[in-house]
Amino acid sequence: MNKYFLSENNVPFQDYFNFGLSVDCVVFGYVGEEIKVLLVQRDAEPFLGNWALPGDLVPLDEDLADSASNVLQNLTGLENIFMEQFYTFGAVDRHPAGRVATVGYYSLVKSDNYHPIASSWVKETEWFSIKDLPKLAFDHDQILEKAVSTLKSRVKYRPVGFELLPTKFTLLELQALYEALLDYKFDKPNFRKKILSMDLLVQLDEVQANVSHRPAKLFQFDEMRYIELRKEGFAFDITVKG
Amino acid sequence: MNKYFLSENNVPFQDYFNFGLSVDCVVFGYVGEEIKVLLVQRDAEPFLGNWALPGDLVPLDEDLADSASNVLQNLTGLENIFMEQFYTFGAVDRHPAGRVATVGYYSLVKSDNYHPIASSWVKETEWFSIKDLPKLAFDHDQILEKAVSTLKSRVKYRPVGFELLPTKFTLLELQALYEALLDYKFDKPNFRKKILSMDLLVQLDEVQANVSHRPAKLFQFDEMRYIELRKEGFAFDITVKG
DNA sequence: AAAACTTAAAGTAAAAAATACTATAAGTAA
DNA sequence: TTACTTATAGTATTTTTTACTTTAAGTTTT
Repeated sequence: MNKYFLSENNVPFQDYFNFGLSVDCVVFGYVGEEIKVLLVQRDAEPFLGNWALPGDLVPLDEDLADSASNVLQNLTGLENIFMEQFYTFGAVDRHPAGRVATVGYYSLVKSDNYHPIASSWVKETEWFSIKDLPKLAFDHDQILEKAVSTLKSRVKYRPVGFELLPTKFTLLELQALYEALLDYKFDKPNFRKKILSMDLLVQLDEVQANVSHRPAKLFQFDEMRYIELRKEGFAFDITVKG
Repeated sequence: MNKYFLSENNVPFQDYFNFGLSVDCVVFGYVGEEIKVLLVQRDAEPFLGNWALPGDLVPLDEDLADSASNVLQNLTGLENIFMEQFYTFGAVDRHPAGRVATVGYYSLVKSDNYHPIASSWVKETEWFSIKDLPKLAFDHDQILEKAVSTLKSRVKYRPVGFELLPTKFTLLELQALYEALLDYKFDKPNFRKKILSMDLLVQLDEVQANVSHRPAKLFQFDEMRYIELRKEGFAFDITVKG
């Protein structure tokens, strides 16, 4: 603590330094044409047995962003996952243990290489459809709701949706994802035209396997190309009318 | 503090409760066809004499959002100002007095009814063009940069720009504002057509005064109408190509 | 092996929106 | 009254979006 500091009302700064800071992660996945979120069942008081968002207090010597990825790694075993901060919640009484502000992060994970593992204070982990959620611990309902609305709006203007699909995907899979995210039915030929005209996908020399019909070509998102195009002023947009 | 709580590593939770939480406000205004930001000159250590964003530590018994508007009111005397959270900064060493995470809010104020007053620890307040900024205290450069980019992207999809204009404005004033915000030149008749077709403005029985040419009609933003239209699925959009 | 079926993928025509530009109206100033 | 400035209306062209049709390429059934 530093001798310089007195607050406006001459209260020593120490009196202000009793916050806890936590991180809560909203991990989205896409399974069976549904948007899912990963919840954990608490194995500790309070809210013992309740479902909650994976999250934890930030240690004093850890950067906020590092803490976010550490929490995610501890709970999922995965690294280098897309994570983005979306909102900070700071109501006085949101945590029974004291004054805790929490920073919300959302992550998007590819269902094909995701294997959740439960950490010490977590009894179980489970994917829930965002259309059928249990009552959550703390103010996590609110946090999750904000995460969902943030995702739904960001997905229109940034190609974040690709993070939810396996690396290789068909155009119809991409369409189904965006339909689930935006709650809107696209016309198949037009969706294809729009996406391909953006020039963000690489067509692979590979087609779907084990399908009982003409197999679709597989595509891959070209991140380098996206970065390139952004520099030239390109803006990803799949806004829908109505 | 609560007996329940032990962290994952059996460190008592108390050891985590030594954060300070602060709020920093990026107050945008629009003066002389330029986007301005309100900075304050520090009258306290550290960074004494440096320009900084208006901000303060959050008291333990005050909600985060309340704290944001209180800070703004203390520094500007204004209430009921548009305020929106945009990002939280939590690097370990961002504050010399200890571990302080700060939540960034931006505000948009109408230049016609804004009169800044300096509070106790502030020597002076001044509007700076966002194109000509001094070096700021702490990590406020970063915070301000993030606020600017957030504003520039939100302004495309939400009618927040109207908050920067006086209540009554001409269409050309609105156009000049959006040109400053988006760094893009609009065609006058087309901009007018686009805005009016959104049906968000009320035309007043009043025209510009004291101009040495044909005076333009004055308009007003119809917030109720906007809320109504949103329910019907309307999405504000003034994206520009390129 | 042919026919039926399913989905992929390409094409096309109409409608709507964005863009570029022109013309006219309504005020002020000389 | 004339020149000048800016507001505002109008129009024609281009581009994009939308809705729909056709063809292609595979699998399954008989």
